Amino acid sequence: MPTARADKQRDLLDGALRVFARDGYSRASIDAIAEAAGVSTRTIYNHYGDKAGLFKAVILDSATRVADHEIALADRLLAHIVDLQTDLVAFGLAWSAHDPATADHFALVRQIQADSAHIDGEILGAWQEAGPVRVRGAVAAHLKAHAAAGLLHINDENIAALQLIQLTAGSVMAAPGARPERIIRAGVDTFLAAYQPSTSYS
Amino acid sequence: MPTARADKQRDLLDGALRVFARDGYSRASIDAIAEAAGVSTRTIYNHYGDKAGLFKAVILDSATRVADHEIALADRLLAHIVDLQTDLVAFGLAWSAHDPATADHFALVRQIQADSAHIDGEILGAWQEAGPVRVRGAVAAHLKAHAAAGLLHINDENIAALQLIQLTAGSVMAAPGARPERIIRAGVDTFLAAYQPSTSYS
DNA sequence: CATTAATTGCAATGAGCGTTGTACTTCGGC
DNA sequence: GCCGAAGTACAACGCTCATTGCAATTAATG
Repeated sequence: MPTARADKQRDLLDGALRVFARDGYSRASIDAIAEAAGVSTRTIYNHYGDKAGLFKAVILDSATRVADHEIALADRLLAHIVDLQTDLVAFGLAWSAHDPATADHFALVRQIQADSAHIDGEILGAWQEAGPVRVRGAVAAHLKAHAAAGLLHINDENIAALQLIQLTAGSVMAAPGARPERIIRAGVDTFLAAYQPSTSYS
Repeated sequence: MPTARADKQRDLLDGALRVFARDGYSRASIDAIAEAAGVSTRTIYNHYGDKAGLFKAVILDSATRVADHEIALADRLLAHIVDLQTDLVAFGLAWSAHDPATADHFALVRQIQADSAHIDGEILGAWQEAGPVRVRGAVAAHLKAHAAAGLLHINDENIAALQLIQLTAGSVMAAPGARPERIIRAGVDTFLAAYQPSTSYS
């Protein structure tokens, strides 16, 4: 039995991601997606039934892949700490340096958040679990380990992870125009002021 | 010369905001907006020329009104500090407690961010200036005043304002499902650990 | 090479929607 | 009560687009 020819499936998900990310669900046309992916429109319907089915598949696929990428990043940069400030800044910079590959994903995330009133709740939940929650958990695990080693004073590692992300990548996204490095350094300083034992005791 | 009948204009902007916020520019139909606003479709074209013109008007109107509201909030809650922690938590809670009136606005903001590739750059700039930048400036001014009074140790009040907002309202939005009060208290604690003189010296 | 599943091209259908023209109605100020 | 501006109702045009059916074609596997 012939398996999927070449990697039409991969091409389709990639092209659909690009178009959905730029245009949103409503504006994105099946024709535009088919052309961007180098696939016939009929193939889309054969595989995913309708536009909504394709959208769902794109969301889950992209969220899973990017989360894997980010977790790998955290494992690489946060596993062995030499200097907390230096390493956290490096992590924040890598996180914020959306290579073009992940740029489409984050544009899709904005589309999802804007369109959430029209997206099935189960899909939203599955996306949160496959993406943001999983990543936050991975960062939280690293922070907890360093807390156990005495590098940090942490009550709730999940909140600490959330705050670290908000102070770095979150702040960079909220203030377009400002230089990311400046924002991230300031964010790490604030984070360490709150959580580094030698500086603060909460 | 007969002035605008009753307040069709106000009704139109309000109804259009509601529909644009829920459905986004592309999904929102002129018919739906007309019905939501209690106005005929023809009136819309008479006033704003086309859909894009109406959208632009809605963005600027809503951004200006909500920014005014938030600046008033900051003036009321941040002008006279009794206890820093208590007052900042109250401010964060009020900020995050999107009354239904401002809820539509923030949904519209998400639509704008998602659709920014299709919105005229000048409109985006005008919106940033009329809304977020102005509000951040107001918060920064309050923080600077309290720094001058010795309540806070701040290098760059604009970054401090950005961080305060990210640690409270920003974190609440990033982690739906968690209880806002818990997130905000933790955010204020982190902020104060970094900026309160008795705790940290940066 | 033969088989078989995957893929494609194409035409057609039907719905939704932005936009306009026109004639009609309603209101507020004089 | 009159007038002009503001608002309305309605029909029509043209375009985009999701979706489907069908016949033809391709390519991997045996």
